[in-house]
Amino acid sequence: MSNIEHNNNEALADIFKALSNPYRLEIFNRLSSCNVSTDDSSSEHQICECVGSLGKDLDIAHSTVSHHLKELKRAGLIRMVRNGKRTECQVNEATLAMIRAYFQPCCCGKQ
Amino acid sequence: MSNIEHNNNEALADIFKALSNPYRLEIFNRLSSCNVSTDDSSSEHQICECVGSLGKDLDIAHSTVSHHLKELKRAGLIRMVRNGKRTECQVNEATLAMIRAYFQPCCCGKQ
DNA sequence: TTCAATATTCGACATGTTTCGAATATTACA
DNA sequence: TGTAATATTCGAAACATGTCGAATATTGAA
Repeated sequence: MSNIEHNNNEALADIFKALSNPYRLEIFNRLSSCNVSTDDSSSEHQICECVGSLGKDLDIAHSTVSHHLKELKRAGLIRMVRNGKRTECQVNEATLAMIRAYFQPCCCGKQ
Repeated sequence: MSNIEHNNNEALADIFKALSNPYRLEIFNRLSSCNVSTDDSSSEHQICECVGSLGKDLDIAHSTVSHHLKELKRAGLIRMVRNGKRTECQVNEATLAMIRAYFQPCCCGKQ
């Protein structure tokens, strides 16, 4: 490990920070599980839920959910698009791929 | 995503928190890259460096390195074993496997 | 235009994290 | 035993984060 250059340390640490809060991780999980399969394999995670539904039953204030989503966005883990009264969120596949690459065992020679 | 039950949310968030500090992530990187290949594939990451060498050139106090290692250990990312004057550290493969599982695309049917 | 639904921003507060240097602990060896 | 090497714990300070409710913003529809 790993396939990733270590000079994105800061960016990676930032991504992990975004996932380090249980509520944020739960929100990310919800977003991850509402993926829609399409023919276009490059966009596994399709549109999703809005800020309100993502925070449902989480027992934190709406403004806090909004804040957490902003953090996930800042780290590059999700995208947010305003659509009418709602803001739709989706997982950013590119970032997910980067994380997976980081955790893959090094393939260059020895394990 | 993902293959992991969402009720280890807390444990996972804790793991990500441990990796969310740039110095800690760098220490973990160093530990990850000093793996030794053996016949026993279950222990990819072998013994490693001690607290002192892991913190080399990091420009933080020795006590801070010690603290960061304790955090990595607390999250289950590394193991620490006292060996004489030194404390040897190694990556905990089981936790690494758990993280990889979390980030794998869901294998049940559709992508 | 006014209202309701949804989302974001703001200020404040409590709590948690990072960091240091000093003090203490552990160990091997002269 | 005493000393040097290495590591850990402690207390304090600075800084960052999570949270809330109120205020504000944005939008669609009556």
